[in-house]
Amino acid sequence: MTPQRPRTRIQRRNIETILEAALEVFSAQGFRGATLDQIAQAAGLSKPNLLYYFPSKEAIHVELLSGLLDVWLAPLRAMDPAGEPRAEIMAYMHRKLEMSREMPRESRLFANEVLQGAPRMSALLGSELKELVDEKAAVIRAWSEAGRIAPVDPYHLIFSIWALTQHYADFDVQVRAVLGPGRDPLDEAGRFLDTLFERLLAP
Amino acid sequence: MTPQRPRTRIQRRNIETILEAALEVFSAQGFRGATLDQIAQAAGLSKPNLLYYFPSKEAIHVELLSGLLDVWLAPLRAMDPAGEPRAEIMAYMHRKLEMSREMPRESRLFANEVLQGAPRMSALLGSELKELVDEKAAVIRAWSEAGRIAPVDPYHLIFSIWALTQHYADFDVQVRAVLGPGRDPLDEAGRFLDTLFERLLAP
DNA sequence: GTCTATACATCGATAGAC
DNA sequence: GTCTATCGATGTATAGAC
Repeated sequence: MTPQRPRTRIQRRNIETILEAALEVFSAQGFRGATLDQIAQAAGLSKPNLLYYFPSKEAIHVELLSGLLDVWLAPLRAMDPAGEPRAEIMAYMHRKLEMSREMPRESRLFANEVLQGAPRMSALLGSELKELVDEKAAVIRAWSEAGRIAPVDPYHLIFSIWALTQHYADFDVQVRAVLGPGRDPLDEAGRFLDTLFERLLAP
Repeated sequence: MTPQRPRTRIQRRNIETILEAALEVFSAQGFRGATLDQIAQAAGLSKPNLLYYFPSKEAIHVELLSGLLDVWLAPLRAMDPAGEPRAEIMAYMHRKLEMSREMPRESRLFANEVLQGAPRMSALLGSELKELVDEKAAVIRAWSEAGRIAPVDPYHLIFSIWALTQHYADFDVQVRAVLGPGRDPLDEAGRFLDTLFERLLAP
């Protein structure tokens, strides 16, 4: 575990530096593909120094993942049951798309983890994640049954928002290879997904 | 490279066995995460015996990827410009969804590779893949301009089919964690995606 | 707190007997 | 063709000086 209450400013700053470097390397190489040497170099620290702040490579990875879950779920948490249904869902989609633009490394970190069976996160998926999705799915179902949006399976609606937005971060290389240079995939995606969800949800 | 023309039946069978085992391990662990020991055990062969049939670990991985590309693109290739537009697109989507059910390991093998920048596949993405998508995007654009389907960006329509169908293979753990036991995610997805693409494409 | 040096394990690949 | 044994490289983690 990370020291719970870093005393000095230097400690806080070093831990931040290490986590930033680890995000860079883990997201690009996966857990096994990443090495402490790479992380140390990216952080501008020595390898033993990394292990002064964290007990192991795995501890760095776990710290990254767990620290990220709240950030990752914030857009869904912010969906307001009292708001206008279509606007709320569209806003949620756009917040997720914005995260694919602003936090592609975090998206790939999660994708790597889930793709390999979530060995360090499956507990959180079945508890914290499931509970939040259950709650928001109930909200969407109510909107749907009230006729304020078209009838739609709320769980798969949420999955579709995840899949469609995260795709542009996780498969960035493929998207750019197909579209060719000189385009802004995320910008185009914003317009496309506006259309898609408008047509899907219009009552 | 694999021996181009395996002489004996034993050679062919062993190569098949190795590739099957390698698919199992690479798709679950990624390239760096997989070890020759794991592949050898899964194949029921010794580690040096693997390297009798393939010159290196990387050669096995490359062979898997290149052998798979044709299979992977077949559903898109089969989209018929002379067919009924909406039926063709829906059929393509369902073929892709069927591949997420029947070939989840292949899906994850690709996802692992692309997620990490496609170090062993970027050439193919910019050539073979791009050319096929360009061709089919032109077909969809023509359908759209003729008013036979609703106006839609053809490239992002194809991306959306990839994202939505592959999500159920690549993020299977997450989907099941959220839905809970006793459900058939792929079956539910089939119905949801029918609805989604019907509403998106209806002229 | 941070470094150099190094212990110890794992992994890809090879040598050589059969 | 297939095995056991092993080399050499790499990677995580630790020891100990400063």
